[in-house]
Amino acid sequence: MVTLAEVARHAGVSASTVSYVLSGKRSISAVTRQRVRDSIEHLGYHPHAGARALASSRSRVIALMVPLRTDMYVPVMMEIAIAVATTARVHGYDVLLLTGEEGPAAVQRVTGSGLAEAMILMDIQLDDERLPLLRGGGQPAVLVGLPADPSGLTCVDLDFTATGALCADHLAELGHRELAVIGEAPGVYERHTGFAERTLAGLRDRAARHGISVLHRPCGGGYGSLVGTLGRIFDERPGTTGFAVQNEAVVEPLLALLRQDGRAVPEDVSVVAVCPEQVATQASVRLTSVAVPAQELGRRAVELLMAKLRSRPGEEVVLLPPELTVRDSSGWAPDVNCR
Amino acid sequence: MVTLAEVARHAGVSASTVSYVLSGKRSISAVTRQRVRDSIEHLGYHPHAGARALASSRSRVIALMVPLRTDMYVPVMMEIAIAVATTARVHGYDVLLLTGEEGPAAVQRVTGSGLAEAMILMDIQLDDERLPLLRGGGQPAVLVGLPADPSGLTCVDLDFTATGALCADHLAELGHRELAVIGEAPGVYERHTGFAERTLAGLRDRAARHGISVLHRPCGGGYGSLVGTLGRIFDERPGTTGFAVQNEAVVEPLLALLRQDGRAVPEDVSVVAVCPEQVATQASVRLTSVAVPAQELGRRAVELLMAKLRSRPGEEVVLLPPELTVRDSSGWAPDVNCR
DNA sequence: GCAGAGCATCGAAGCGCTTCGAACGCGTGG
DNA sequence: CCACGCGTTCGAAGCGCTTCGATGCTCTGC
Repeated sequence: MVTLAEVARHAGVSASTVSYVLSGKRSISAVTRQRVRDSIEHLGYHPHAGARALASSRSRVIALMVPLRTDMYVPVMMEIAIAVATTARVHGYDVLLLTGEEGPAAVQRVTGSGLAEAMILMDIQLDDERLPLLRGGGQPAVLVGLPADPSGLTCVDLDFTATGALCADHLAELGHRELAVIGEAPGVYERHTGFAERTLAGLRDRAARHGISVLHRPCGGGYGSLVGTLGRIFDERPGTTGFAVQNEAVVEPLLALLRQDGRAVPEDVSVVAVCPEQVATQASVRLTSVAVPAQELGRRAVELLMAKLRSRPGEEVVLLPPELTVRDSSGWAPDVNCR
Repeated sequence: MVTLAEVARHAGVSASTVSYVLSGKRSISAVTRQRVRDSIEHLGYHPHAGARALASSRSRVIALMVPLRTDMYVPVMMEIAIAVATTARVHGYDVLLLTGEEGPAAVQRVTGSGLAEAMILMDIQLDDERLPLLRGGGQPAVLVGLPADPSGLTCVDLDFTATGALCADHLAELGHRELAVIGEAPGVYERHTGFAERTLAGLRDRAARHGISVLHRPCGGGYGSLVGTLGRIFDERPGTTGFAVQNEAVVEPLLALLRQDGRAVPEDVSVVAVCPEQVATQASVRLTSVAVPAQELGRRAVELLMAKLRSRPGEEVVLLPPELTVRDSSGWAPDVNCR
């Protein structure tokens, strides 16, 4: 392994000079700078991360805590994670991957050991057990998601309340009077995961103002559970003509089942989804949807974190405004159509 | 931040004693050991990772390189990644997440800086550009996947050649004479991704021995591209009765389309998939499938790596034997049925 | 009763880097 | 002509930990 000292010797300067060339914290003459750079190149020098962390007490690593719930839609998590890693690299940081397994203890461990300077947390529950540790302000953190009480915390998320409202508005404008919401797996609601509950609340609230009825049904992934869920929805509310779906895994099965039942989309039934663009455009019917901007969330989370690492402002909540894109799965409610 | 020295002072022993209590590399009397442990607990001490890495030249971190191809089935990658992270923790290691973005340079950087002691690489191409760097033996590495020439490397993968053969055997035994393989996205083959090409080779080879015809068609994700692909398959080989699918994203669309075309599964057409168990059991028809043991792959990769970190043996290739589970999507070929 | 073995513990020397104060040489203004 | 300032560079002191002798001990065995 090549060390700073060897580079210094090779370039005929002192170790500190090499260090300053690397960090740029003091001015070094152009000649010397170039000579040092050449030596670094020539010897293939890479600063030792541990030594750096020790001397500067900055590890240039951030931790990303990704829970491993089996009932969450994985690609979104992954896309966020990748965006985090990529953006972090742009800022000269690497990313440490933590699974939910260790729970809050992981926060302690990584914080305490100086392994990571800061952390990003995903899959936030409304009353997340990791939050008290973070509020202490032990170390900078950004949540991707919004807990019930974000005081003293920095969060970034899609504005899911507005998302729900947007779905309700869209379906209401098209004349639908009875809506069904097919949601995430029951476990997601049982855990009080913010995004699921907020979407529902936003939708319910707006629907109420429009005087529209809403039937909410969580639904596990997979074709099987959807068959049951959908059957029960139509049993209970045969007049349902509008669907809001927040569950990527049942989007395609839903379209298949409706087709099979002889209900045409969007002539008989309208569907609005909350999902990544890719899912919406690759489905068998191009879906009217509110996009979940996974990449953007990851990127913003890192940028907020970097800002916090420079100077630590207090709390801050960034809610991205939702955008509804009309595609082929929503249209006038049948009765309106007939007028 | 609490340091070793503070713990030592609090416990009334020397720093080295505390260190030995922590590492267990020298015997310490039970009394002292307990006293030190109490102090650690009391003060909330966490060893500084950087200092540790510097002094011992072991960072207790492994790097996981996950490419970010958009045409790969993400959940499998994620499941492997999670399994890697979880298993690594069991061995006292943390995981650094690297995206493909940096390419081979990332290997250099992480190796050179001592940030990670070893690495696990995913999405291996047959002639992967990262391999030369690893063969040099600069640092221990394990590949999840099998390149064309695994000499000097440690690899773990599902035996995809055998997987392909298993699919061919199963369909042949059921009397199918014309098979179609719906594969991954074209890009996957263009990159010469090992698992896709091997499956195909294994299947073709075995099919030839059975005297069965095989038509292979790559297929992008999404309903749209499958419609085209499937149409062309039946145009070209109207007698096709057996499908082997290695592309999780089109499994459900395929079943939907066949249903729509009035082809019953498994009465008219049999489908065998290569996919995770979850996909197979949650599809609208429970699929006969060869499972992709994502978790097992991640676990094994870490265990091979840990073994290598202890003593470095040479190359080693672990190929997990595939298992085909018969479910509801495969049955006798129609003509056989009529005999 | 004393040499030698063994156990428990300590002290000190780094690991490779950052950073602070000091030193050196040069040009400038009074 | 000297004092001063500035741009460059150096030396040394750590950062918190591991690890290798070395040092007292208490035990054994003859």
